[in-house]
Amino acid sequence: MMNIGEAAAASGVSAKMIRYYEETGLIPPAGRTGSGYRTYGPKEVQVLRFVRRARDLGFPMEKVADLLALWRDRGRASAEVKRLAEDQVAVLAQRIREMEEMKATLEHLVHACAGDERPDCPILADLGGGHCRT
Amino acid sequence: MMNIGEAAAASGVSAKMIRYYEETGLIPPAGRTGSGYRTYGPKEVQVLRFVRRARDLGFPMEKVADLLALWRDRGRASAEVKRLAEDQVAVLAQRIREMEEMKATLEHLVHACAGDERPDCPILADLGGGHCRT
DNA sequence: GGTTGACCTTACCATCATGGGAAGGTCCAT
DNA sequence: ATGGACCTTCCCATGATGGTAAGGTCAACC
Repeated sequence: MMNIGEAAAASGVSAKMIRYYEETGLIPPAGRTGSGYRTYGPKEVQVLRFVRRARDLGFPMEKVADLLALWRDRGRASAEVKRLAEDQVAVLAQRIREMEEMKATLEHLVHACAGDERPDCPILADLGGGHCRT
Repeated sequence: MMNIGEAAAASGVSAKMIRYYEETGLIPPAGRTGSGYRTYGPKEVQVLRFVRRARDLGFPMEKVADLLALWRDRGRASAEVKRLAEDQVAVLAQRIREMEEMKATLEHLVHACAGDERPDCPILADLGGGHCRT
């Protein structure tokens, strides 16, 4: 049995976050010693690592909860898990697209900017420009 | 002179955000009518549109403030603007890289998952697995 | 002149996931 | 027994946005 600091080190989840996950119900309340310290065993650490890994893949906490529930459900259909993962792929793809677009626009502007000591700057011109109605 | 609702419509920045930008000092306090309504002219709307556009390119508010300062400074060197833009391109590129990596990992897992009614699922196996000590 | 509805004001709360810190209790090794 | 490293709870902050509630104002219409 480890206390929260060791569990944090073993799982890669900060002690702060472990408490938060417990508070929000993502994970069940940890056991406690007589003096109130939380205790964790290998199973709990594995759960924490699961959460960590899912977060690393960009799943929001709500989806992590869904994944955890499926993980615990031995009668799950893998199709459900796959759907969650596919949804997440779509979310990521969308975000990537948006950022690619921002990046392309910015690169275009950067390319057009002399970048010297003169004040003329197509980047500022673009930001301030567009069309203004009085 | 327009009130905040019209300025919001004209700039694409919500009234809520206009007040917030003013409160945080990103933009100077708007003029007021005798009864306390904020008033905006074409110049203010242009500033708001500048902010909107910069935010659309992913600049955090702090950088938007820097850009605004340069915009107002007629003696600026375009090199400074360019540097801000290049930094932002780098930030975007980094984020894109991270998300591409997540996406690639997930796609790999999705590909390996049968997605049927059976419980066996490489996605969950990966999340829970790695190396677990029981 | 009065009513109505659309607008404005401030002030507070919520998000999402995380970190920071204070004030106080516990554990262990010296 | 003392010190330092740990734990506990509680509150605050982030960044940018939305929501809501209580109350004031304006303009149009009858």
